[in-house]
Amino acid sequence: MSAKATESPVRLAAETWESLFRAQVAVMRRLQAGPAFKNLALNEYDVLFTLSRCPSGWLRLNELNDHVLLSQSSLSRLVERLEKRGFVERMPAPDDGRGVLIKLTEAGRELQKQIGREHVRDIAALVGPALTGPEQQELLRLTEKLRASVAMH
Amino acid sequence: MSAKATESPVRLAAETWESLFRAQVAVMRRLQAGPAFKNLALNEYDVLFTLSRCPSGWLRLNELNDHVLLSQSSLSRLVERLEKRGFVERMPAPDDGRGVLIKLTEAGRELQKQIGREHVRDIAALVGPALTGPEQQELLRLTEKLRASVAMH
DNA sequence: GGTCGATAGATGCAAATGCATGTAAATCGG
DNA sequence: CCGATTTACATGCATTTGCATCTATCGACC
Repeated sequence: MSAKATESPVRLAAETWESLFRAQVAVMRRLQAGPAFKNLALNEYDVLFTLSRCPSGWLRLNELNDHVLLSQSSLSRLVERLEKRGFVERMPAPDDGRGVLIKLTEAGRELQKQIGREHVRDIAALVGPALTGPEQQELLRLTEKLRASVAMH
Repeated sequence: MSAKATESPVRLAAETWESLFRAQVAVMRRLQAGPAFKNLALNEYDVLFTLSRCPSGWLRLNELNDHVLLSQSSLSRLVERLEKRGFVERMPAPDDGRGVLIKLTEAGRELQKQIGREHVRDIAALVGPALTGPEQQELLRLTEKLRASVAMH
């Protein structure tokens, strides 16, 4: 398969993406099946996770939208639901009257940590046996390079 | 980031997965924005693509379900819609009275090819400039290894 | 052969999603 | 400074999704 792909750069790129995508689907299937996502959809956890990684604690809705694979309107309503459940807080952006700032509540931070721990265990159980340490480091490097390149147009 | 991850295998696995996932989101965002997915959702294209890659032409619903990130019921209805639109055909499985076999119609095959061509161009434009040829080959190898390991429990 | 648990797929229904659009605020061009 | 364009987010509405459940068939076991 990859032998033939070397013949054409376009074909190689397509097969690489296809393989990356299938691997993501396979891993994601397993993760979603775990008990960690019983009470919180993947996208909801993703929002809590992204917020937990934010140094200032506050993030704009449109910044959040760059990280999540959701339309703007869906994210808007997802955050609305998280707010109703008491996991995030909203606040009008001080420097932009149109904007909204989001941050985790204490309950949200706790929930993220709890799910995050299970999540990390599940990931380690899936990825750990699949690739050696150096292979994981290389995969990390390559995907980060890909993401960075795609992000800057 | 990856320097610290070397301290712990669990942490390295988690960061590797996180990076893979983010790269997938970043690339997918771009692909979905393209005109190729104007008339067909990603999951719908994915089904057509999977069918087009199947040697016999026929696939069971549950086999399809392994490739797509969708619940069984959602896939059932997705195929139903594709059938109504004339892109796939259904047939009861000859060897299993419960099963259903799916295959592309001629229109479905045409649509898959047409979208596939645009899709491949978009992918090449995103992945090509991001990674060198050898890097793409390595990424292909690693993700394939990961997928294979995860697939066999 | 008959019973029982497992599997394949369909369906009712509530919830989530995306598209198109609305509103309000920021930015630009003169 | 003012009108025009763009940006940020919200909302109405139709479509899609998942969960729970249902039906039918398969397989194992006695």
